[in-house]
Amino acid sequence: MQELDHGTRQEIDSIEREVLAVFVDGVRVLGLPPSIGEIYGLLFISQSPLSLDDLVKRLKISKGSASQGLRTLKSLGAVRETNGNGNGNGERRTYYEPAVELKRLVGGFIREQIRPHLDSGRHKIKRLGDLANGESDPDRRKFLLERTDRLDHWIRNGGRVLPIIQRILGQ
Amino acid sequence: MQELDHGTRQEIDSIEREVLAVFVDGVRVLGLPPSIGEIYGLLFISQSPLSLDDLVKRLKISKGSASQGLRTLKSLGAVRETNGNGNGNGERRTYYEPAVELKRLVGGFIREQIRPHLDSGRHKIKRLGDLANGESDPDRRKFLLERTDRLDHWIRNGGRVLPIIQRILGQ
DNA sequence: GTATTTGTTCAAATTTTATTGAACAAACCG
DNA sequence: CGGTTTGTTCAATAAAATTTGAACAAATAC
Repeated sequence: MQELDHGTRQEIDSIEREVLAVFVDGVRVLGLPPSIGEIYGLLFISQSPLSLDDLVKRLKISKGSASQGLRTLKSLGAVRETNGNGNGNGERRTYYEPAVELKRLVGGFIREQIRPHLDSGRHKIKRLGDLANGESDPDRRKFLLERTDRLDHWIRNGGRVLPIIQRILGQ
Repeated sequence: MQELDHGTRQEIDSIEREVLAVFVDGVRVLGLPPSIGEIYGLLFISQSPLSLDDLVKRLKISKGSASQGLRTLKSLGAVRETNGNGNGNGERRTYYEPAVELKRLVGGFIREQIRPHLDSGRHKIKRLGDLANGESDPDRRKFLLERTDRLDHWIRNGGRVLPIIQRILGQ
């Protein structure tokens, strides 16, 4: 029996190749590994959801990579598992489809990759302020407090800008 | 002769160590190497400008690293060369001080690291649209055009948001 | 129950990136 | 001029991140 298209078609055609390249470049800017760009990219140009096994076969990546990549993408809210898995009858494999709303992608990235850094930064900087206060030389202390204060402003401004970005990208 | 403070003090004290750690983490988020975080961090808590040689001695990094790191930081507009080099009389070494205005730092980062990617992305996506138009299957073509169109919107929105970020962070 | 399919985990291997250090160039000095 | 200082470049090395693949677990089928 000839398989219906379910990502089971083996080869990556030239459009697909270009789309993958775009996403590999794209995720690199965000500090994510190439495999994640490939996985998301392939889902993005597939008309039907793909299983982990489809990704392994078509991208020629290991099951381990595909599994970990999907986990990251799920945590970012960039892929969804489909319930209605596409081909109809009793099927226990999980199929994945991409989230394509920019708002959602940006929101997930901010939540998972930016907020945590801002938060931990805030803590470290608070601690820096304490250390600076303990400096005995008054001149040096003044300088250090001025600099830690500046760092604190940076972080605050970063925090302020995020919701605005999200609002703008939410159309 | 006992050297006046010019970064020539050898050791890194505990506050300095913490500040360096903050910056190393910070630049990592931006996709820059640790040495750059250390260099900028040390300049940031130094009360007087430092020379390349000061950075090498105090951070215990190679001259090559320091030179390349400074080049990157200069290109980002994150450090300036000082003319009045601090210690007064005829001195041919170059001294560096950090740019500490968030606006300037963000502006440099956007200009050097973000805009180029957006621009090259725009081109690649334009090309994708052409490829999609060449697709023979009408159903597939419709789908591909829809997706490339979506990519195009993403990039456009990204471009729109940058000046707004800059404006907000410019105080 | 055993066999099979689907997916995860994690140590080892690979690939990529960052750093070193030595050779080189340029500028100044005497 | 030759000697010294300052800084850059880039091939080799070290370090870090990514990917693989095999062992394992969980779920279904028979």
